[in-house]
Amino acid sequence: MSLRATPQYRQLYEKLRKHIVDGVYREGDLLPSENELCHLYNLTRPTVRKALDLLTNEGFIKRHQGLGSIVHKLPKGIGILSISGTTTAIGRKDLETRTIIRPHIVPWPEDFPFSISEHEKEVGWMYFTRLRLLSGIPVIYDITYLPNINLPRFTSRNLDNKSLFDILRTSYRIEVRSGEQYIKAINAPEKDICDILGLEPDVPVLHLQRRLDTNRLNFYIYSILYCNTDEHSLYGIF
Amino acid sequence: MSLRATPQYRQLYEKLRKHIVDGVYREGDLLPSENELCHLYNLTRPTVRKALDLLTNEGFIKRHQGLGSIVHKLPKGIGILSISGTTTAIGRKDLETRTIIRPHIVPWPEDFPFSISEHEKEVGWMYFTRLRLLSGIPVIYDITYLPNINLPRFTSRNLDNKSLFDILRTSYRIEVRSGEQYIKAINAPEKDICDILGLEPDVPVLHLQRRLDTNRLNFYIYSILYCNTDEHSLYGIF
DNA sequence: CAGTGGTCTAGACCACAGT
DNA sequence: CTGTGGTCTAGACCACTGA
Repeated sequence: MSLRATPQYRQLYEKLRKHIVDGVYREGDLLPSENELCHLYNLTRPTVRKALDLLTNEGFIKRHQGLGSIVHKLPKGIGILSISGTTTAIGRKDLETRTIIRPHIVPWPEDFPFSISEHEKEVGWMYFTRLRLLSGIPVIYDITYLPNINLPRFTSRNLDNKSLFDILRTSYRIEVRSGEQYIKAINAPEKDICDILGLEPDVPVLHLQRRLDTNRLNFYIYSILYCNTDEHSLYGIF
Repeated sequence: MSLRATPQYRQLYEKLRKHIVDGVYREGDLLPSENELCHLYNLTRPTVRKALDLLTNEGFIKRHQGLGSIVHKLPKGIGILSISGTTTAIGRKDLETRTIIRPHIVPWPEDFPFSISEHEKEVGWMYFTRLRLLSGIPVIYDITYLPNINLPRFTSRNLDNKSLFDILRTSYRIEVRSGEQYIKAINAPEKDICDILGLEPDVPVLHLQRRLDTNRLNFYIYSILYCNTDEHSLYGIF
């Protein structure tokens, strides 16, 4: 079973992204032109462009015909509306994750906006919850459902301060590729969740229900998030 | 001054998208393969793939290696988190727009998360507000700021039930291409906005602050949205 | 004007799904 | 196995920007 190599456009994307996040290229700077990047990294233009497409879609650069690719200001909020996992609060070194409820098996929850397959219903669900803190302040409470299939030793893993996506990718070769979500504002949720988030009663919170698609056919990850947006807005790009 | 033709991949994207929305291709159906599409529309594969990329990014299809492109279920919420304007509530024929405050000139509002340029500060802002209703029920209150520049006769235009984006594109050649937004949950906003949205006091609402990028350099559109998500969640893809 | 990004072609080879 | 989508090459011409 051979692992497919990381595509070249993806590698270039990650290099450039790192340079931007690390400040090698700063806000307002022009990136090297596409032709320059071709020579620098020994790639052809379509490949370079595909890397730049990714950077554009994620909001790291803006391209202008006749001018070049300009590095965009890094976002100030929490980048939760896009892919790459909740843990990606760009530029935040003070993001902490604590496991509140360790993985165990549960039945499918009612009143969820996504319909599930028979197969998913049969195997049951791995359930766990985590709390995200920014500078020590609880910000997001994160409830996750994974299909209970083919994930040896998962229940004994430590999810604190680790990206779930990284664990899935490196240990189980599951890559999260895209997803969809429903967002609404609610008044403070159940008492226990309020307590965990340190909320007064009747504080408005964001409520997200999401389904994540993976590279495995019919393997979806579902999650529910409660976000205290009093101090930190969620940030998204489109 | 010649208009640039709509690119072929964009034309194909719109055709396929229409077929999906109209039900020619239904949920779960396989789209014609990329090679078939090449022959059907007399295009090469990279062009066809670029159209499919758009459909994928907007969530209309999922592609599976070795299998094909599968039509995705159409979303049930309001498609406001992605581009194409608020008016694009896919599949909703009962979306109505009413202008509440007609366009006029105002100074820049304080406490906005985006910084503006000197030029923007000088020319001032076109300001107007609109209400979006779904089946007659107010759902979104939409406050818009446009730079007050180069838009002849804009103040006298009727914005009811029309896409602002369409007007900008057809009358002024301004195309909205991307954007960013900050989202938070708040308790009911100012009394007048509550009245417009028909809200009880202390109802939680979604509060969005967005900046939209256009094809004109340094021409941005800013807007603030208040959404009653009691009945309709916002929907997003990533 | 030269250089930039935007579009497009006509191929090639690969990994994966279903038969 | 065949056909699918995923990646990549090596060119071409265009529209736009700034000097």
